[in-house]
Amino acid sequence: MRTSDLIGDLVSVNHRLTRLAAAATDNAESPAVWRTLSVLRDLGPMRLGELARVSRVSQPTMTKLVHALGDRGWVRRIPDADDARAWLISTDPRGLAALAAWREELAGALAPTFDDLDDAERAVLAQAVDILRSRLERADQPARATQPAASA
Amino acid sequence: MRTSDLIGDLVSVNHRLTRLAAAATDNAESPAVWRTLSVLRDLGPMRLGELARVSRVSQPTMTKLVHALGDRGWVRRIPDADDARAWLISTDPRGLAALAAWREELAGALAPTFDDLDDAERAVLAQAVDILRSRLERADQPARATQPAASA
DNA sequence: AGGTTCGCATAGCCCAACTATATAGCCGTG
DNA sequence: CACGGCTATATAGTTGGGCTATGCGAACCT
Repeated sequence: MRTSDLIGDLVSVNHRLTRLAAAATDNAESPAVWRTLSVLRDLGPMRLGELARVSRVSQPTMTKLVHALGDRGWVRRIPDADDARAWLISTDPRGLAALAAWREELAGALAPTFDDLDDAERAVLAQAVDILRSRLERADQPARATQPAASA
Repeated sequence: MRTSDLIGDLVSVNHRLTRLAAAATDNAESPAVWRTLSVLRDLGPMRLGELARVSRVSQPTMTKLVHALGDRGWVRRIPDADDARAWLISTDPRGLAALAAWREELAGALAPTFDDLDDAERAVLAQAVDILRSRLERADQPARATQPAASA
């Protein structure tokens, strides 16, 4: 299979899975909330602008998101001691708890669709997640401009 | 790994991939357009309401989408001979061409991220797509109420 | 010290998604 | 065969995430 067809199929099935996930929970929260919390959980505290680049949204969008998350107590905005303009954004334990709860709810809602996976299929999906994650993180590197990649 | 964690990771990485895809092309079209065309291409012509259920959007949302697609000549609205209220929605060759062009553009934009996949990784991703597709289609069955599943 | 660049905030827009409701055609029943 | 109820799509109006353009203050660099 050509790589370009694979990418097309991947993104298409992705969009359908996204809709299924959105429809499966009557949850009021948006993907943006969980995406942001996941990024912070996986990559640690970072500045607002960097968070925007890694999340692939514009800086104003991230400003709104972080404010909304801060109002709910799900993230903390820590003044950057080195730069009075900047903030470090960090998860709050309540945010991580909310994220975990959402994952549980989602898994429960999608269980009827996926609970007949056998071990081999689970392994394939887990590997696919790892592959995608590695490529996404590499694609994030240019966005995390703080530490320039040490060219070997 | 617990299935619920797997599902959470899958959806999370999904959301990040969606953002990457959205940011990668300066494309003006929305995911909804390509999702709808993909469904019609894969499953064939169907009524508007059924298309809405399979696409996991509300019927009014699909009405707007189909009108927009019809205006661009990307789908055809065929009066249902059996029911004057209903339409059969079908892809137009121009819609399929647009879909193919988008897939090419997307693949080109994401190539830098994915062109170092080796054969084993490509195979894993292709299998993952198949697994997800099969489960999504099974989840669609209740939505395609027209032909009741022939219980063996 | 002054101009430029950088980091975040604000303003205003667009569009996809939703709910609620309207319109119109089918269908069964007395 | 008229009428009530259901079904299929359309319309109205709202919400909310995303964007671009721009403002404002802090940092940086001559």
